[in-house]
Amino acid sequence: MKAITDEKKIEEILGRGVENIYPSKEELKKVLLSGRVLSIYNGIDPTGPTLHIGHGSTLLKLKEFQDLGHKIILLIGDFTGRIGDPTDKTATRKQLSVKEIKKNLQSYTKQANMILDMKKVQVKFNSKWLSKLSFEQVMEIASEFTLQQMIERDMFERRLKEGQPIHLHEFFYPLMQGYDSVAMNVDMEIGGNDQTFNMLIGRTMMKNRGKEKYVLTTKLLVDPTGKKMGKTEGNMVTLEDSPENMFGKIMSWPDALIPSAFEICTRVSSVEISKINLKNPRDAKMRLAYEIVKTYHGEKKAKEAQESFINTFQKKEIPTEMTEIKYKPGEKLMDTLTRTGLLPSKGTFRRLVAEGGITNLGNNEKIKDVNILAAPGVRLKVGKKTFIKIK
RNA sequence: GCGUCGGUGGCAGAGUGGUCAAUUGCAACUGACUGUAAAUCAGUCGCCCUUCGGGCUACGUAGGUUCGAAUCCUACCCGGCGCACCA
Repeated sequence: MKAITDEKKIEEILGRGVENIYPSKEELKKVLLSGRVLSIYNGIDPTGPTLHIGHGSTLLKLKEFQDLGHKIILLIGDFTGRIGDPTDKTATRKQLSVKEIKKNLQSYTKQANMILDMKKVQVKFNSKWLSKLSFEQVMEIASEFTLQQMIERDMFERRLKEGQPIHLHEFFYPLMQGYDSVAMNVDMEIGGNDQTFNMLIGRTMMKNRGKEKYVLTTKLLVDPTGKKMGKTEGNMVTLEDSPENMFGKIMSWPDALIPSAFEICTRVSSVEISKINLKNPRDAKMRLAYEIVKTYHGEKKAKEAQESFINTFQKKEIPTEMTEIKYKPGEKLMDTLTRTGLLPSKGTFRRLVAEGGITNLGNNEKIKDVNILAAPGVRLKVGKKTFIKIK
């Protein structure tokens, strides 16, 4: 079986949303044009079962290669994740149980399936080979690199300068990741630009064994000032978000993000993109949100999400669908909301009431009485984006 | 091993006997405003009690001193940095 060798397509794939290609774009292009089927992998850190939009853009890139007919491998870094990072105090070194891994895998697969054809994707776990290495083998691998090569990495260099601790085992992360390439004998790796160092370690290791490994790094979603669209920004879009949530979160992105988001997170053609009027950020962003939601949830859901956004936030209408919670006779509203976990504590409820954050949608009046009883059929707006109905 | 500094709320990081549920920043939440769930401004931000106010639990762990401890003492656990050692 041969891969598709449409030069125009390949050119597009190697350009869009791509930060860098090693050893070079030309080299990779040559191989792709030969029609040889490549095995291409992407590693996922299994710290949480949720993929975000950053993973999504890598998945999009993988999908393009999959469509060309190449073999895609998703590697779950269960071993790497299991070791834990002692510098991260919150990360307790809990060993993921088989059950947890299974559960996470299911959720990963489901999310990745939004983009990739998972039937054709091979899923692998790096514990399979990493946990079997002997100390001797580890030493051999370690001897392939020098301290100087390791501390070349910005992060290490900075911490060294600042007198921050660097744990020895941290040097092994790149090595482990690099060894993944060797163990799977892949032809190529695709990953975010922030993974360049690790991916190149793998390339070196492959080269030491007489094989070239191509590395393609994808652009990260950043605004023009270079600020990373990270979790700290609060509006991290995850692939598990409902279409409505996804749409809303994208609408709250800074306007400056729009052009790069179009390139990285959607596959709207560049001709189309150039037609979009950036002078009107609202409409441009509406389009962006629509396109992204469509990418993951399909056209129908995207339309619905857009309508719901317009109605709820632009026209300030009440959404048709809201969370329903069960009514218990004689119960105070305060207790109903905390019992169902919608609010963390009664203090929070009191605060919200004091701040005018809870509205009875029936008469459109803010609830003022902390001790008000819950009543069946009542519809409430709690905060700015939660709508609930008591049943 | 020696020396030294430290372990505080989701994170960062003040506080060094009562005025501390703990300054400040970030994050989060609410309100106003807005094309937006953005930005900005204002407020909130341990748990429980209906509010003023009160109660409870918290500042690595366990004890102790004191009318009173995040703050002092003792022991222990964990960590940073420097020195010594170094195949």
